[in-house]
Amino acid sequence: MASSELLNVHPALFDRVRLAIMAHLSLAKGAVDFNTLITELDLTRGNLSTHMKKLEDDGLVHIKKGFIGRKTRTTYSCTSKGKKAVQIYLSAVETVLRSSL
Amino acid sequence: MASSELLNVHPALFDRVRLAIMAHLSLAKGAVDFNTLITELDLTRGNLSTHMKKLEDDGLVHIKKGFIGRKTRTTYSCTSKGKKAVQIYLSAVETVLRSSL
DNA sequence: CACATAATGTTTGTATTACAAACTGGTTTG
DNA sequence: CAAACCAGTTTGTAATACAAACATTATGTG
Repeated sequence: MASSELLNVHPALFDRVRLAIMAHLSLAKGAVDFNTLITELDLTRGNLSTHMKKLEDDGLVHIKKGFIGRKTRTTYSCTSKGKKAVQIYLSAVETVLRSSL
Repeated sequence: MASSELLNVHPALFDRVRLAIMAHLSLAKGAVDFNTLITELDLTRGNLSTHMKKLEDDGLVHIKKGFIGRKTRTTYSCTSKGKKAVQIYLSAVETVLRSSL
């Protein structure tokens, strides 16, 4: 059955915010930093922090902590596993829903 | 920003099971009954019941209770609002993710 | 008829979790 | 040096996905 395709999708992507994050990171050329994501996606720091932790635990993003001057700076990038997950998500959704137009 | 498109998507669709349900109902010609959904989507009765209640509360599906012989029979169909929600979901996901290939 | 078994949903209890408020550790400014 | 600020993290809470238990009616079976 077609809808079983959805079972192949990484569970972490079934969340509005995390999907938006992954989309943003997929689109970006390089890494994206914490504050950029906050402002672009209109999130609180706490919310973003926990989502990123989950995404990192699942291996979908890579967190890099560095310094700009003497201030800390955390940036995130999409892992290859993350990119793959996004592609699987998209194709699953399309095959499941496309035919229902 | 592109990812804000996701904000237009009905929140109820950001759940694996409910998305599968809506996909199934969108695809179906007519109405689909309780047990069909159970077996096709591999759900428990309790789980399906609560999801359907939520989808009905949100006006995405229509519940019809009738009889087959003397047994009760509940069938579900996708409302026009539901169909629209599915379309919005699909197009939002595509515009957000398509460019990131 | 009486009593078990089954079929069809619903209500409930629980474990997970998305979110923001409060907190932490460091930096800059007055 | 204190006060405000910046960059995240931890924690408390409210929402919720799920299955187990329950309710109701139907169908066998002695």
